[in-house]
Formats: sequence, structure tokens, C-alpha cells
Amino acid sequence: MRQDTRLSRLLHVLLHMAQTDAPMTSQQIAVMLGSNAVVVRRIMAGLRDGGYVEAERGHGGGWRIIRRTDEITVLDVYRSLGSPDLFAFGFSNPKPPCLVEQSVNATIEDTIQTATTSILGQFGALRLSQIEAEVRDRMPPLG
Amino acid sequence: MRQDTRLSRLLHVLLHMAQTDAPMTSQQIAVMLGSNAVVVRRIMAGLRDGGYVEAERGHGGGWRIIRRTDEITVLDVYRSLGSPDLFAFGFSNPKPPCLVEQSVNATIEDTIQTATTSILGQFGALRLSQIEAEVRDRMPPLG
DNA sequence: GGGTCGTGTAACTTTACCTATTACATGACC
DNA sequence: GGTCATGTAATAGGTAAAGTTACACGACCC
Repeated sequence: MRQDTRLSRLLHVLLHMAQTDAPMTSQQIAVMLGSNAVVVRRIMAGLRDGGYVEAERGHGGGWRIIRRTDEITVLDVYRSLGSPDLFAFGFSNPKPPCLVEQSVNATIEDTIQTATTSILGQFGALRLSQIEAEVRDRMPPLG
Repeated sequence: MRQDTRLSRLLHVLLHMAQTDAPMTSQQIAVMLGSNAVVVRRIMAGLRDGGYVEAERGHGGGWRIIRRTDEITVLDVYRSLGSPDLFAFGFSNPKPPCLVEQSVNATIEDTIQTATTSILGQFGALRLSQIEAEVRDRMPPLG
């Protein structure tokens, strides 16, 4: 199954936007992501509606981050995407008449529930500023 | 993203097979799952190769479970499917030159790693017999 | 041994969803 | 007014599971 890469793309974009004051155009971002300007605008729409970024049109326009990186968590970004499915597996029939299938569903559901709590908990605890700090760790020393 | 329902289907089938001595044909199973006999044979192939079920051809043939339900874990069934991806999200470029993207990937990877451990741990601890017990809990009392 | 029933598999189609592309309207600046 | 940029609809592409068709192989029954 093809994976949804929007979350990691958005994080990538936001961190770059945080590094500069100048607005970035969708086209610039698209090149950075190896993607397409329209795709970029599409996935940025949620962040704009969530109040994390701003878009200006015309000459000198583009996208700008309008919150500090310690005010945005990975969970915020995930929610801006509309909280897409986290898991690649699930069950076909949500309300089966068969008791056996009900139990199987309950079992899978329980696992998914536990893992969801774990993942969203991690996302919620992770601020963009922490990823920024990790970037600095990866930077080779200057001079 | 469409979800992979093979795991829950296999569990469902195995538990029904454990309830009877007579072999079940792919067609019977397909009706049970609201699916197709060829699809059933396809997803059962891994269980057969893993030594959990046996298939006999011809008159009176079909699928039979050849292990006790307390000898099979959900993890075994999952592995029989070839350990498919658990998560619907991921990153596009596994080895990006960009330091920022590297950090984002590491962050996502860390979350996925933690959640994978949690999920596979739960799968490994869950025997089919435990799901059977849950089915009994759901049964209305007799008489 | 021919007929029927069942698995085993290959090949193709369908389905669903993210991704990519095209096209065009709208707004902002020079 | 022209150009640059976002906003969005409409359409095509890519991928993987699910569904379908077709047929070979093997086992049982008469």
C-alpha cells in the first residue's frame, strides 16, 4: 500500500519556512519537495485554515509561518491534514452479525486504539522546535 | 487510503475452522467473508506454508486447521501474510541530502518504531484461544 | 476412466486514495 | 495592463489490495 507522505512533507516545509523571513512560493517549496506547486497549495491549505501559516498573493507573495516553532506540535500538523488514517490495516465490516468476527474486530480495534494513543501522544509532545534542535545536532561544526 | 483487511479476515477464518473438524472449502469461506474463493486461497497460502493449515483437494477436500488455537498467535498470522506495512504514513525519500528532511524522517521513524514494537508485542502476546474466549463471552446464555 | 469437486496460480480488471498535471479565476504589486 | 502568486476544480497517473476469469492439477466417486 502506498504511504501517505503529507505529514513528513508539511513538517519539512514548516521547518524551512521557520528559517527565513521571506515568504516562500509554492513553486519553490515544490522544487524542495520534488513535488508540484498545486500539490503544495493543497496540503498547505489545512495549515492556513489552522492559523499556522499565511499565504500572500502577487509579487513578493508566498507562504510564511506565523507561529513560533515551539507553539506548533506535530499533532497540530497532523490534524491540519484532517487526521488521516494512521494504520494500513483494519477490518472490512464494522458491524458484523457474526460473533466471531465481532471478537476479531474488537481485538484489532483494541490494538489500534492503544497504538493510536501512543502515536498521537508522541505527536502531541513533539514541538517543531525540538526537530529544529535535532537539525542543529546534525550540522557539521562551522569553520 | 484503502486498508488491508487480510489480517482480520484470516483470524476470522481460522477461528471458524477451529470450531469444526470437517474441512471448509474456499467457496464456503468466501461466502462467510463476503469475498471470493480465489482471494481466499491467496490469503490462505501463507498460512499453509507456515504449517498452520492444510488444504486437501478433490471430493470432501478443503481447508483444515492443524494447530491448536493456543499455539497460534496473531503475530504468526500477521507474519504469514508477509509482514505487510502497519502504517499508512511515512516519508517519501529514505535518504535525503537535506538535513532538515533527515531530522523529520528520524522523528517519524522513531514514532513508527515505537508503535511497531507496541503493536507486534500485542500481536505476539495474543493467542487465537484468547479471541475464542472472547467469543464465548459474547454468546448469549443457552436455554 | 470419465465426471465432478476442490486446490493452485497466472492474468486481468476493479477500486480507492494519494500524487501529479492542466486549466483558469482571483488578487496584489510594479 | 502585465506579471506573479495563490485558490480550486477537473483530470490523469501510480500503487496495492480485492475481485474476476481461466485453466492446470489432483482426488474421489460412479
